[in-house]
Amino acid sequence: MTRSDDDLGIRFLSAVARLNRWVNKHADLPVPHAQARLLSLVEEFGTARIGELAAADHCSQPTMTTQVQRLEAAGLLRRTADDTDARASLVALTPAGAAALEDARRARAAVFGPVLDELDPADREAMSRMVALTDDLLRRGREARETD
Amino acid sequence: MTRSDDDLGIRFLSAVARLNRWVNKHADLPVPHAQARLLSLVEEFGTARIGELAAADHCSQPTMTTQVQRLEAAGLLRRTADDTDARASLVALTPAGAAALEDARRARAAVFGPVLDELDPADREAMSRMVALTDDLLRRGREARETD
DNA sequence: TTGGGTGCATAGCTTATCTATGCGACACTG
DNA sequence: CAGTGTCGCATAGATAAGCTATGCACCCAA
Repeated sequence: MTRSDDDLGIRFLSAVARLNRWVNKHADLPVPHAQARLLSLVEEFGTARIGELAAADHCSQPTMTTQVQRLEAAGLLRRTADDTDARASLVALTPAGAAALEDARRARAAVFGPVLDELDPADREAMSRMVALTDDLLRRGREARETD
Repeated sequence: MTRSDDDLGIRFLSAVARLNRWVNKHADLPVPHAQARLLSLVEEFGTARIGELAAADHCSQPTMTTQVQRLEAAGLLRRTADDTDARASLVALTPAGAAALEDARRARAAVFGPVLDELDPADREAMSRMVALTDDLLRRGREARETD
């Protein structure tokens, strides 16, 4: 890795962090940010165990237990027994949870909307590329963990 | 804004959020994440008041007060009187603070380094574009606030 | 001088997150 | 089958991050 790569990496990550924070702080989410993130993850999995969610969210298992409990209490997630292992349960979205997630997405998109309106095609292409790159990176990270 | 723009915006923001979290969770930072962020901001300003930092960090003033107090106690920030207003003080990095920030940057770059190594020139171009876009967006956001 | 606005510290609260620990369930081996 | 080691998750206790409300000193304009 060359020096200019280091710079690009650092600058890029800084930009990602700042953009993320800007959107998060300006979006009027129906649930706290971390909870919205979890709703999104559960949607992606369909149903999942707490340990799976913790790994996917890059947090500790007790953190995930607490978050699931919060969202369950709020009626946004539900738990059912896992037939294959009595120690585990399967977490899924409730209809209210799905609605809250949709609201959260809309709120985030509303913040970014005006930005999008001013972009030219090259910017959009760059964005699509970032989406693909991130999906690829995180999928690889997940597969690497699964082979450990 | 068209429907496909909505999708792009949402997908892009999701990618940004996930990438940011991945890096944050995998980087071995010398200080907690929010503190590293503040060090970076103070570096950018040179010296700044608490209110300025709060606005730039998109958080409340008391939050910023607390964070500055933490970093001051840790020897990473120092405060001096603001000659122009007795209510305010000017916050600046200490040498230890600058070193910690450098360490944090190195830690983050180290996580992303292997990703960079595998990128082709089009990906790098896209990244540079994202950096410029974000800088522009946040600068405009800041200017808009200053004219309010 | 007075009154209104500003800058920041404190108070009190919620959320997010961690490591350590404990317990029951599961899997494997003899 | 019994014993042992591993796994999945809940709980405990702690720190960090963040918010709104409030209070006080300072600043500025009339």
